[in-house]
Amino acid sequence: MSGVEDTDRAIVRSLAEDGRLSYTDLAERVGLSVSAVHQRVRRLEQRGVIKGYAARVDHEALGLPLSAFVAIRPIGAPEPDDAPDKLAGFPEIEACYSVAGDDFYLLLVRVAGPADLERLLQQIRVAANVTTRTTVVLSTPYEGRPPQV
Amino acid sequence: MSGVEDTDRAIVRSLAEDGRLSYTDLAERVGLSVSAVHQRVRRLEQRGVIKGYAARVDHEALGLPLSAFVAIRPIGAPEPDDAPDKLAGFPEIEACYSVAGDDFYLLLVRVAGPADLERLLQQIRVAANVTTRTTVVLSTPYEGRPPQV
DNA sequence: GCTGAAAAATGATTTAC
DNA sequence: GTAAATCATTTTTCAGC
Repeated sequence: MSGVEDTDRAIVRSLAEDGRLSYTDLAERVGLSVSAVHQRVRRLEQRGVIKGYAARVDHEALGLPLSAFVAIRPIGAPEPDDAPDKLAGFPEIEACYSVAGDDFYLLLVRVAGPADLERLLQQIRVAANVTTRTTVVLSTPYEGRPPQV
Repeated sequence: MSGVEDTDRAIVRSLAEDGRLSYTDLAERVGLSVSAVHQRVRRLEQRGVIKGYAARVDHEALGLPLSAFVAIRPIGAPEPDDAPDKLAGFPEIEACYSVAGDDFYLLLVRVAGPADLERLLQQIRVAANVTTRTTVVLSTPYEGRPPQV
């Protein structure tokens, strides 16, 4: 049981693919009237199933061609852990995942080049009192694909 | 030089935060007329700086509460490498990054639970002839934040 | 919860400056 | 790039089933 019914799933999937679909097009795709789709979308937004809408951007074109995953773990004894809060101020950090395994968090960062990455890593280490292990992204075959229906 | 000028950056950032902003609101934010913003957005879309729009979804609510990073590397001699193509058919795989380091690719996957993860990993190994090393996501402090302006 | 239709708002295009 | 006018669509609301 997932709490989201089939038609709603189809709606969510369509909007995950194209967040600017009109209600007319949506209605056509899922086989409902515009009004019905509209109120379903509103409920999905209210329930938080749809958390918002975002433009998908080309980071290269924006001058941020270098992406990297940064695994972090605390130095010495693990204190009360608020690394995400301490790092939230860095706009280079696109995502922060708390993970199982050797590391505590996995960050996805976007920077202009190696020099910026070096500087960012130093700042992260200081700000959160952690060590870092960085995996550079060479290319991105695909990203942000819509979730399974 | 990034090829994207300051006002355009502001536009892209605003749309990355809220992909459904009206041109009126956008114009207000960046201090331009509606017409000017409108044609800038169109150019940004045409140039591919804005690659599209997507709804941000709550994977838990959709019945996919388990996320994981799956690092893969080929078994034995690295043949002509088309793992991304071979894996593109799995809807559980949200993203595929080609990475530097010990592993060849890093996948982000979303599944319903451990059993599905196990099955997916087996399928990935067979489909792409790779070994996998999986890092389970425990929680997501933040994700998909807008890029730096 | 769905439909259908009217009203309000926004999008898209054009013109002139 | 601004401002204004226009027309097409879309969004939003509402009565009724």
